[in-house]
Amino acid sequence: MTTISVLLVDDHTVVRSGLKALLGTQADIVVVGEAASGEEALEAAQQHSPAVVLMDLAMGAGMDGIEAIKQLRQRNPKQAVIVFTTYDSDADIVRAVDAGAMGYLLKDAAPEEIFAAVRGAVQGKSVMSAPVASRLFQQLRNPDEILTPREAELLSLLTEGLSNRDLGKRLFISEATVKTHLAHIYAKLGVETRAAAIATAIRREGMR
Amino acid sequence: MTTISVLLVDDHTVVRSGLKALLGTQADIVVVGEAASGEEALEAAQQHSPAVVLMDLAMGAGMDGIEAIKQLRQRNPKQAVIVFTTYDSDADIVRAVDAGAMGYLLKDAAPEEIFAAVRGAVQGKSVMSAPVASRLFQQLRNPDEILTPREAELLSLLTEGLSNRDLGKRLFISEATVKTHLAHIYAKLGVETRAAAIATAIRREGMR
DNA sequence: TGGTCTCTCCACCTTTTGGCTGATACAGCT
DNA sequence: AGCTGTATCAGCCAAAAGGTGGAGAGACCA
Repeated sequence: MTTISVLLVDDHTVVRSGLKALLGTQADIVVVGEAASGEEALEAAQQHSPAVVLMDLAMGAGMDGIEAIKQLRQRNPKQAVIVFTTYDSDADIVRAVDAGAMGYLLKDAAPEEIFAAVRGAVQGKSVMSAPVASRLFQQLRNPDEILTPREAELLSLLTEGLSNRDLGKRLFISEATVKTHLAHIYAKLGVETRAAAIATAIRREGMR
Repeated sequence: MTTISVLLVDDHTVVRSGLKALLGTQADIVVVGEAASGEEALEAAQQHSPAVVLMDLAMGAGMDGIEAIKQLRQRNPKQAVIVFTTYDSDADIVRAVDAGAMGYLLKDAAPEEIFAAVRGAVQGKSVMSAPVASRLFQQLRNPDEILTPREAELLSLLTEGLSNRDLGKRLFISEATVKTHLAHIYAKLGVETRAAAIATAIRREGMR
């Protein structure tokens, strides 16, 4: 029997312990490393060459989960990464899948679901929690309403309350471009003002 | 040596496993039960009479954490309850302390902090994570930052994405008055734009 | 190769918002 | 009777945001 090596990435100690305890009950799964940030994850992946990386998207400081996924996949395109996070935000799902995530699990997933996702990932299958799948499905059914990765990025910064100027600075684009993106976002969300966009975004996305 | 019995309440299986694994390393702490919802927590507390209840505030369905704390304390006023949650929302902290929580830990707390909180709780000491403590402190120090009822009403409508004009119509006041209220709200929240106010409002009230 | 997306940028104009400095009225408290 | 806090309203001006219409570069795909 082949054992599947797993790297855990999460800034919460208890979540790592929990996953370790849970995965430890499976004979064919071995946790070979842990990391508390994106940077640590890259190092640990290099060192342990895990078959699967189980990663939280929200990391307290430094590199965020999406960026970590991108870099992991860049260094090793075959690297299987499963997102394991608390919220099923539309934007996060799209960006994670875009960055190369093989699966998307919510933290309240049943243990069996987690095991299945890990085993599936090494075979190239992608597994996602039911709520996540339904959101993705909805997005596929309504292609007009999908935000592009860039738009999603902008929307996420928008919900922090930044001005157009600040958005431009943060994304290294001109204010004109910011306005263009915003106009597209408003159209897709069916709103007219940034206030409504923020409200819609936050209520629609995982933050409840 | 007296052992401290603990009941874990969290709708995330992995978090329960993690806490169990972590607490299991301590000779004087024993996990006597687990619950995935407020309702289960009440049952389990009755059955096991734990010295300490470690509880997540955000429970997927049914009774929420705050309500569960209230009921636990109502049935047994000596029941020690520690909140163990992901976010340090102002509103949640106040409500939890109000409901009778002995401590307030964030999920990224160090293991030692968790052990100390459990041991402290049985002695009637309250322990909270540093960010939580500083927020509580700020609230006590800055009574100026409390919004008046009218301002709160306006802020709540603001988070729906309404324009000044619409806010006026909805509240039967002139646009000028709306602007006055908004200026006061911005000052109290420490922001400059309505976008930031909306973001702050929603995040402060725990919806993240 | 041509079409479609996405991301980037620009100019012009209107509407909205925010900052500032006022004012009146009412309620509750001392 | 004064003081404080709250809620209401006004005008003026500068800054920010939104609407319109356009355009070029690069990626991807049929």
